Amino acid sequence: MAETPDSGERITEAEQAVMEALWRRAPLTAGEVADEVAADRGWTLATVKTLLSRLVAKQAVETRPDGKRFLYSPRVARTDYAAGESRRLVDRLFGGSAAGLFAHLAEAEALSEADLSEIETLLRELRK
Amino acid sequence: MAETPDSGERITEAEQAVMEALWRRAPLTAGEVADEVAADRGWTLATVKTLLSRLVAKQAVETRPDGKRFLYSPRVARTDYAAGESRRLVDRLFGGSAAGLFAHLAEAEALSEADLSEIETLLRELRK
DNA sequence: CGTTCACGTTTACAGCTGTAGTCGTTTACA
DNA sequence: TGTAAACGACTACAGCTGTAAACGTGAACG
Repeated sequence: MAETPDSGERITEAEQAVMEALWRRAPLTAGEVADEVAADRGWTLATVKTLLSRLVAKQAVETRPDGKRFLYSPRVARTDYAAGESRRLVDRLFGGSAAGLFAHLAEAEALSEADLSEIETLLRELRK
Repeated sequence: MAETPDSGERITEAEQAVMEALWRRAPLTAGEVADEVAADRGWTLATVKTLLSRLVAKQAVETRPDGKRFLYSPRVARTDYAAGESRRLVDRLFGGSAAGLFAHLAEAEALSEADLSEIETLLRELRK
């Protein structure tokens, strides 16, 4: 069925932090990305630059020249990334059944009242 | 609040395959574990033994001597492992909101009709 | 014009992960 | 009693990941 819409390798956790910045707002220069993430994670600019390079290499981010430097933008939508990761988890842990995951969260009391209401609403929505 | 019920490091994907065997049936000898998993993954006995050692080191598996060899058993319940992984995903991708994950799966049409019915039932159950 | 700054590129390196081989010891069989 | 099989412990090693420094180059400023 020619699945795998992700055209490359997986995004690691450190890389995701960089992606989050770009998903919030893009395009950004390397320096701007660093301003967004380096502080929280205790990273130097050098680290951010490495992560950006790796993301470009694995085609998760694309660059556009802007004078002597680059502007970086995500090439994968956050939604797609989240979908992929969610599916992986569901496959790995619940035999591919999303209901399995849901049941699990419910049982572990990992669902707040707010979660439940929200899900209820969504469910009605879907059933319309 | 002293969370982190997992008393150690994270279980990797290869290690999880070994855990699955032990979750299915335990205690098992190293050889038995290998019989369960080596084939599917294309592993040798040596690989399985390494993974078991690492799991023991990270206290995810415990051993009991049985004559000259060991019997291996899980120390973490599959349920707890799944709960931890699920929570990690929800935190990392949906700001801690399980409803966010649910909404996402729904939107991505990753939910089958069966999933929906099942979730509906669970929801009614929870609301009783 | 020289020098500093901002960038992208290249190199570094330790720890983790996947995958396995080797070694020393115990044991069961011949 | 020697010897092969089974086993746990130790060692190996390449690739990935986190984290960063060094290098080269063009630009801006003095």
